[in-house]
Amino acid sequence: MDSTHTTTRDIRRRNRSVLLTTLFKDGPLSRLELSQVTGLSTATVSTVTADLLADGLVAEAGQVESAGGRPRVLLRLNPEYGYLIGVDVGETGVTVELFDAALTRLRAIERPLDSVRPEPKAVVKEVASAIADILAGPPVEETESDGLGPVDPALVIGIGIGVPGIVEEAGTALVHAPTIGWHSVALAELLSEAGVTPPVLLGNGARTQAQAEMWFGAAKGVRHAVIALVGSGVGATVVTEGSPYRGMSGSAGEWGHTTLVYGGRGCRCGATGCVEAYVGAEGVLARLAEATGEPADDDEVAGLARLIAAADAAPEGPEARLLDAVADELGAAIGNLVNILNPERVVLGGWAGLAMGAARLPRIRFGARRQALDRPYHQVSIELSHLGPDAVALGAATLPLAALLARGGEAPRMAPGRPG
Amino acid sequence: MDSTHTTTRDIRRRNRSVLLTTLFKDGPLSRLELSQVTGLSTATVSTVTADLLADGLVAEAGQVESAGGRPRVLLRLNPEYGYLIGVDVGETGVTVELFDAALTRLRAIERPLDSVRPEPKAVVKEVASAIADILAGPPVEETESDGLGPVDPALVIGIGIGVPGIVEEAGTALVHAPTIGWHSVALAELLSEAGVTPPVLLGNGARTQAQAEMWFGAAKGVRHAVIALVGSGVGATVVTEGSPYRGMSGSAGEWGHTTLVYGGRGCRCGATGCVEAYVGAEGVLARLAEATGEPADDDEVAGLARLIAAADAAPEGPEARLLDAVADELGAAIGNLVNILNPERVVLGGWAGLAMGAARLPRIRFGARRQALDRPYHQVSIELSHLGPDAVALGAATLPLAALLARGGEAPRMAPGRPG
DNA sequence: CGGCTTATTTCGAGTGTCGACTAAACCGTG
DNA sequence: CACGGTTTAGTCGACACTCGAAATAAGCCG
Repeated sequence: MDSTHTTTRDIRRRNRSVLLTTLFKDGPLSRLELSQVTGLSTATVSTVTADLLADGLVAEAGQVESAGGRPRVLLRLNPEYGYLIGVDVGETGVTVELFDAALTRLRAIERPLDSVRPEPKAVVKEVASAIADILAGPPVEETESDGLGPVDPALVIGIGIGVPGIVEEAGTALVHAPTIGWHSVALAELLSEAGVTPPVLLGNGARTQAQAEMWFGAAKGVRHAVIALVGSGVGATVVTEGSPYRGMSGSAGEWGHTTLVYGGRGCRCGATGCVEAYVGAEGVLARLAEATGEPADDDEVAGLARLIAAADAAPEGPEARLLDAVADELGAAIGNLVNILNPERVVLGGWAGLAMGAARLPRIRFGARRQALDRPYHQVSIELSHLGPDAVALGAATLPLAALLARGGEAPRMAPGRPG
Repeated sequence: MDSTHTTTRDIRRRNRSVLLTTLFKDGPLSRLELSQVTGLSTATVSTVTADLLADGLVAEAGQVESAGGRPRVLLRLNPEYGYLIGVDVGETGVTVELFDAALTRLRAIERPLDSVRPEPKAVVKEVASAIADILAGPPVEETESDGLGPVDPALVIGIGIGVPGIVEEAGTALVHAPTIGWHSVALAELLSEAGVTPPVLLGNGARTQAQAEMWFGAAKGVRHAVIALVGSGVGATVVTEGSPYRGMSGSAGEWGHTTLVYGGRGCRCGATGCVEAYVGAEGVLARLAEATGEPADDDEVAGLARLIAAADAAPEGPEARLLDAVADELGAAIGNLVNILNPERVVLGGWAGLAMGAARLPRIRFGARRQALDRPYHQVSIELSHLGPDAVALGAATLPLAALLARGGEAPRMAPGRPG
């Protein structure tokens, strides 16, 4: 009962949000340009930007020479308004990155996790200490630092965390990550108990990565897209109306576990014939082992690289045949997404997706073309991801920034000490 | 550049919309209850409802006895505010239905189409004359009519039309319906040239049917759903955040042409292994013919009914085996939808879907369970459609009503003569 | 330095919601 | 049958917001 009910103040917040967002997205703009782009009157732009300037959310960014008249002064989101922290909780380690308010990366820290199935407590401890460290200053080994001393925790706008599992929003956010043995973990609360103060936002790692791809990568400016990630496993993020789609409880996008071959290869999910069992790196290498009779490589990344190299070397060999088949199948699976979702763009990412895409993108596209209906196929473009897997932390940092922009930069700041 | 930019008048429109919508959805309510449900102050509810009453959009609906105080007077959407027309352009004929503003069906007319691939002009002519007839009065054969004389065309709020194809919104709405040989038909404009005056809204027939299911049927009140229609062909409507998802150009939901068996049976779409080729009525009957060696029935409906009857009669016979297999496959295909979209509900409809669902729903559910991941499966309910295929016209009439509610019952009425 | 051009700010008008108050409508009771 | 008591509906003033138009600021050019 709150999406309803609008008051005159909401419209100010909304207009603040609109102005802030276009300033962030479309670089420095003058007030006049803002007025033209957003449709607000110059009068409103003037008063609202005055507020935003006073709140420190917006800063002037020089002025542009004019053709005889008063020069326009450019405005932009003030990078010094505060800091954003993005955290990537991966299966092998934790990455914490520090950004300014304009999402420029300032510092990064990586911490390996010793266990393959780390206890939530261990992860929380690692994340909390890494956050403290990154705020304290640049890592010692970097000589002469980054010209930035310790960062006041009160200046942190928010912390976004990408986790390798499903985030279910039910009052408090619960993390379900079977691959690392997590069930219903209230990560945000645990972090808060560990002394991490500012607002913490959680998101599925694949989805934060997709968010980064939407803001800075191959899906920039696209409203309907699918970000398909192929690694050892296979997943996808569905983007509808410009924002990642969560479904009812946050688990939408399990493209890897849709049927490609009814009754086919067994999948680790328990079902048979899943896309993942055929085109995921693990599945591909298992098929290679079956084809050649040699045992599969322990290191999947190296194994897949070797497969692709062998395919390049011997276009008629079993490796090439397998790679072609995988490209066909991956294409068909992408075609399924195109048929169901009618997206404007499909971005193929993930380390295995990038590797196979680099080697066989035309074939993948052709596979999609065979499966998809003509009309949707001709309206979609299938591209490779621009950002690597390290975009998870960037995408995570996006979460608190998106929240800030959406609320027009007002209130919800736990920590005191800021005027706005 | 218009989703941005809000003025103080928009908030009034929005609040009108909120009040109108809750009055339509949650039956008669008093002003006080409206205030509590919507969160608006009683002051605002009072002034806004006064406006709505003056505009004729809302009417009083008796009062409820009180426990000692002033009785509350109930308000509801005024059914007599105007009329809605829903049109179902099917492959075999045209149905036109007349509703009051509260979507109570008043009259219906059906007109067969002589050709299987009717020219747009022929359809337009038929629709225009049917609309004129339904406005003129009840069909003669109904004795003593419905107590309602001819309806003034100026009182028609809008006309919604469900078409058997894709509706692409690009300035003017273009209809692409390959199955009846239509390509880029500007149906609304053709109708306007044929003298059909009020606003005409177009929608894909499957989607209007889904809309009806959302408002009145098995998906009532659900925000994330999939309405799966299985007939001769197979399609689905994806409902996200409470409204049908169109994708980039309106063709989302082509579930029937996703891979079930990679490289499997040929599909009429040109690809192989599509869901439709396996579980669509045409495909099922073709498989039956292959299994028994007898030629397929000409009448698909009768053929499928016979198949199900035979399966019931002989649980070990080839018909039963086929039906079981189809149920398993249909379940897996539904499981795919569950994995990708994480819906709250899947509604199985379409004449063949209803028939097979009535016979094998538990098996279909089990098939979905095998394919879907545990978490999303346990959160979804798979139900049979409550409304028959005749819900297309009802759903189509929904379109202009939804538009009316969304704009708070203001302006856009071509025809003059109404105060509002 | 004064006109010219262009960008930004100010001002008054028009609308909106909201809280507090007042008016309406019905009940039960002496 | 009048009169509190109680619950619902309408009214009024305060405050917030956007917008168009006019005023002001800030450069350029001759």
